[in-house]
Amino acid sequence: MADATETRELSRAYQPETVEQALYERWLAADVFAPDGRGSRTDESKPPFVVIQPPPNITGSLHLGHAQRTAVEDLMIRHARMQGRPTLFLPGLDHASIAAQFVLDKIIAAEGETRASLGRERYLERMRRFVDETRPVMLGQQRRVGASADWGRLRYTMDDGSAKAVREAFARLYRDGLAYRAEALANWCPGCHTSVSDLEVIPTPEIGRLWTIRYHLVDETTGRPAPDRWIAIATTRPETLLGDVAVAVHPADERYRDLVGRRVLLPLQERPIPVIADEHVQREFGTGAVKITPAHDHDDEAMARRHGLPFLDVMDDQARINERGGRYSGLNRYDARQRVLADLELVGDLEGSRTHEMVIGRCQRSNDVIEPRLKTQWFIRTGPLAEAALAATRSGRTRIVPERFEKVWEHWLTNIRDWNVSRQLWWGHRIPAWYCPDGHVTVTAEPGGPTACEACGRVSAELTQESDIFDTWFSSGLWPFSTLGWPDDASDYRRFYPTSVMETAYDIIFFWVARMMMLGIHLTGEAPFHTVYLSGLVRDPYGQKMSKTKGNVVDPLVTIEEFGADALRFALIQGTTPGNDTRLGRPKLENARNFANKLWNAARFVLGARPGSIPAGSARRAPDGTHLGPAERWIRSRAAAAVADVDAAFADCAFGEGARVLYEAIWNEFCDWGIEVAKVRLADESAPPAEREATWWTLVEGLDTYLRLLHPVMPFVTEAIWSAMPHATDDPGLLIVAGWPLAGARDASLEAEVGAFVEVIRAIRNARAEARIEPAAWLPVDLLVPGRFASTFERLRPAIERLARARPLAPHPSLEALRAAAGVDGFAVIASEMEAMVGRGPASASSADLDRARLERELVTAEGLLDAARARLANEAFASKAPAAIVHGARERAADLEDQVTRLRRRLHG
RNA sequence: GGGCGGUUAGCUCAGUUGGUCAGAGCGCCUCGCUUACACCGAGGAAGUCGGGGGUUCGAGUCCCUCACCGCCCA
Repeated sequence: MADATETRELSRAYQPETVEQALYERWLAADVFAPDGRGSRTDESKPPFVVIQPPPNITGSLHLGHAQRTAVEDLMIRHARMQGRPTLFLPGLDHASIAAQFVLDKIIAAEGETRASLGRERYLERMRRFVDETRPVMLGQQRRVGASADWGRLRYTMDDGSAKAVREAFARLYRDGLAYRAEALANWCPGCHTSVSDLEVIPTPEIGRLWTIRYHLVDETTGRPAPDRWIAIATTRPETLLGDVAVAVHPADERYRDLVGRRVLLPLQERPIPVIADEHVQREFGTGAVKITPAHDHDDEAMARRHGLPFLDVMDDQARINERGGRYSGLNRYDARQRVLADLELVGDLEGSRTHEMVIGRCQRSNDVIEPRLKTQWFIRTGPLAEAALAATRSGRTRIVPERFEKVWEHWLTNIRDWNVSRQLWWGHRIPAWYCPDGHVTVTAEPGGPTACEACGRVSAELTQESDIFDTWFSSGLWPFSTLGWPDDASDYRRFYPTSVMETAYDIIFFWVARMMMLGIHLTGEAPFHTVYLSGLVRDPYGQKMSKTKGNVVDPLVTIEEFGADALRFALIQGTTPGNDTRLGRPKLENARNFANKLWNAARFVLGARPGSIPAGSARRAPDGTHLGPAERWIRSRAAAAVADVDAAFADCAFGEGARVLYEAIWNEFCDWGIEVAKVRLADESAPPAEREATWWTLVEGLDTYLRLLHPVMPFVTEAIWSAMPHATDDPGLLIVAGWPLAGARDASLEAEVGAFVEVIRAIRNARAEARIEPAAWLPVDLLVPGRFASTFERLRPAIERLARARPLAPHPSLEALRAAAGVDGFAVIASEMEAMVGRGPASASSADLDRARLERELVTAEGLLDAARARLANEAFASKAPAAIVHGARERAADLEDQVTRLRRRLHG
């Protein structure tokens, strides 16, 4: 009855959908996610382990990339939790101002509204409603993936705590001289109606045109253009000539030397501008003379500042020509270009044009061509902040995984430019700066704003707050500490900061990681995390980056429905390496699902194989050491090896390797050999009950170890199985808070011994298959068992019989004895340390020719290996220079091969 | 223009500090429903680790160089 209960609990195939959500509810109910949760079993003497989750944008649903993020973070968290460390996995959401506005604008467009038609207040209200809709979707997805996050500490970049941190951070930066307001060329996106940072401008190669335009020299006596004297300038943007303030040539350019210092008349505008010389002009570009439009070009801006030239903004926020453009006013950039070109043609000043390969900056979000425009913006002075961030990685206080990204990091931070944090958007944190009618600036972290102007004392009613909001990454940059209660002296902040590992994708190392480091170090005095773990990107099966526009985005929930959350997690972790992209397709998911099923069924077997002498529901016991056979000791030794290997892999952030080790250990060792060998002993009614009990407890122990090791990767199936297992009285009720295994002792000689039997079993199976022996047929086998294997052989004999389908199985102490005992009509199986003669049964369809061919192939292989081994040893330099252990190993290997070759030859040639 | 990554079985990818490392999954071929599992079991074929050069007793593993693909920065 008890057996029936246990097996009925576990269905024939693992069905994740029947257990996952219930298990998640159990974890929640047990309150084990929070470090201070009711069910947590943390050891307060151990250092906390903290992962602040990269907050996904609230713009919609999560994709497989997020799932991988979560899987890796949750793996680290579960591992640390099982180690007993106080563990905090803090989840969050990001308001993503520009991305969210982009999405919402599309939604309200479908409703027949626009941002302008709604107005700021109603628009923001609509946004909050939108967020209310997406939030539960996104959190639900994370739960289904199995994130063991502390939901009670969930934070949102627009919540009050974050707002306070943003104000405080900005006020401190301002106070420290690291935030300043300046009129400068900003990257203006006419589509988004805001400026964006340098990082959000995507350089895009395009084929454009290069036009050559004549700028006539001014005849200084008449003030009129000289009809026959001009400078031909080359430009890709003729329409910007309306904002030209100079023509520049290289000082060493012979062609123009005499013209420097003179004036030319701007075509169409009849405005005189100077010809200047500047070393930054590329003589080989176009005609060697360029127009200078400082308000619409970054290079020109720099030149204008060097030469003290004025700035002439000729566009408006829609990138239309403004009133300064005279008759071109109101035209958009491209129409204006056509009109300007036509007019130039008309007056004969358009000399020519040709196609031109160039790089155009486009908006990361809207893909519009970015228009550099003169704007008054708030900037963060990054120089000193970047220095500090670099110092942290250089000193090793913060480690980047994989290491190679440190070069990228170094390069970016050493060439960093000041960060424009002003955004002309509505959705986000408003910059806490107030201006008085006299132009004084007051910055304060006070939620109600300043009471008076800092400079002139005008009362608050006369002050107006900055209408711009912050770049989203500004609030994100405070995330590792704003989530913990900073700037208050919060207990979480004291306890959990600095955090442990920041896991994120490498594509936002500058956007986010660098800014967290810069702001974190400056504001808190400490680097916000000790490790930066950079994941690769998840791509589709064809290697394409997943994107909504391509339509190849996969909802994790769809994958989970089909394969289970564990399979998804395993597939996303196994075979991946930090910083390298990975393709995810059906084969990997199927393999991962199969693995979960394999484990499930192994557990079904183990739980169903309990010897009758052990009462159902017995508390978990360690196997009785005096009744352990070689198989049991082998299982324990291999489990110990797995613990050590997984520990090493996880310690090195090599999670893919850890998953691989577990797959191999569970499937190819524990299931294929451990269980198969144990089966025989368990089924042997004649064996003493104590032996069968020891075997069973060994399987239980092995399974328990593997469940614990695998839990961080596949939390659901392991928890489900574990709950059906016998437990020690002091076990917690849930695997999620069970202890991480300690690596037990290995037994190398035992492993080698069992390994030799495994090898000979394989060799016999191979020979049988090649000889076309019916798999089910039992054949007599005479086996050479050297003396040192004799006692192990006796204890493994029933298992060897079964696994090799060998019956009767007769051991012989020497080759001679084997030859004498075995008939001549059998076929030989020659392994490295053992040898067998397999008799031909009546059902055998084998032929002597087949056997001979097989042995000859083996001989060729062995001889090849032997030659290589000998050649290596024959090299005197090898013997003298290589480490003794290597040389010794090589000698042994050569000796084994020699022995094997000899036996093969003798067999073949008499 | 600078930098980084990739190039390992038909496909997708692992290979920590150079010494059984030539691996895995999928696919393929041959068998098999042996009472945990056909989401399975047994066996098998398959790669001169992109080309060339070098260092070393020994190199997918370090150095140089070339080629192609991808990414980042300017």
